[in-house]
Amino acid sequence: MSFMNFSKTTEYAFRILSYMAMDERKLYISRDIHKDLQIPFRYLRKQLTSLSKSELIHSVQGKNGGYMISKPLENISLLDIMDAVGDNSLESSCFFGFQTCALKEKCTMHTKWALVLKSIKDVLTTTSLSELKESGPHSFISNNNLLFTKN
Amino acid sequence: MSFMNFSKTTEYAFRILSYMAMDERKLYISRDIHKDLQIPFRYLRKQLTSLSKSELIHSVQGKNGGYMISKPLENISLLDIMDAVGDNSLESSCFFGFQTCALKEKCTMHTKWALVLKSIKDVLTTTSLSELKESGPHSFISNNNLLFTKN
DNA sequence: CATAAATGACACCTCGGGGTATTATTAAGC
DNA sequence: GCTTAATAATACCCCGAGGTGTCATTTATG
Ligand code: SF4
Ligand code: SF4
Repeated sequence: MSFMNFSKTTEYAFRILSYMAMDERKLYISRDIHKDLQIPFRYLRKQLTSLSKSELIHSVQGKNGGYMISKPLENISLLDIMDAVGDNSLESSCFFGFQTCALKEKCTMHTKWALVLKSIKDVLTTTSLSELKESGPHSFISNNNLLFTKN
Repeated sequence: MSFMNFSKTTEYAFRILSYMAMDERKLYISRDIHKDLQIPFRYLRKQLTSLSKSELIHSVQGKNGGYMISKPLENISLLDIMDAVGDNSLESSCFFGFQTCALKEKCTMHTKWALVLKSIKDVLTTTSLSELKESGPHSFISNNNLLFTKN
């Protein structure tokens, strides 16, 4: 009985990217990301290979391999991250969940909700990884991961 | 790959209540609501009996029975409707989906996202059924239900 | 070239939101 | 009081997001 939050996958992507933004030229390995971000290991692996097919990060295979951010941090917005995982849930849609609506004059919620979505989208487009870099959750996680629920 | 929208159950509740707001003293029967709102019949029935255990609507059993709104329209906000279906997804929570966070100084998204949630919540608390009454989706649906996707 | 340390591919499982089927109960009205 | 038209209760089913298990592939390094 809930859901007006992001999907786990999207949340995880936010964590991963903001974590890797700590050092944009470092090659991160999945094991470390897992330890610090509390994402189930194999699911994280799956998501990392999936993400490395996007423009945001790329992978290096073989020994000493890992993942690295591909673009300047200021060019990666939170919305870009949502795009990368195929989350398009911010596309404006009917507040009531109708697929089809032929109301000539739109109902009250139509404009109200469009505005809400736009404001959310604005926040997510204007927030880039460079902005998160200093204040991101990593700063806490990396040296205090014991405090998180161990799943 | 999505989900920043409401759950089906919440959307349905929005539809149902804004529909019943058309005439606040009319006793609506599930069959008619189903016809007009394109909600799967048996699921609608389940949700109606569930809703009638809330403060928002009550049911009348037996022949000629049905459902009616219980409170003045201006006293029912969209957030009240979410409450009625147990959707508390607007409770402010960690943007990154962490259950525990001991950051002394909160990260950038913490405040940003709290503001977003607050603005959403504001819209939903200040919008009451009385405001939706005239412009609600019903005004279209009730006489144009052919235009909706069948099923 | 053998080994180890990393990612990639692929098949499978789980669980809860959403949806269905059936039977019981209530009450109007002839 | 029998029938009929409504809701109530209960149990079950389905599917996809999220999560797991196993094996294959790539590459550094001695
Ligand atoms: S006008 Fe109202 S019912 Fe129609 S699509 Fe917009 S929000 Fe939905
Ligand atoms: S400070 Fe950041 S990481 Fe911590 S709870 Fe708030 S949003 Fe989440």
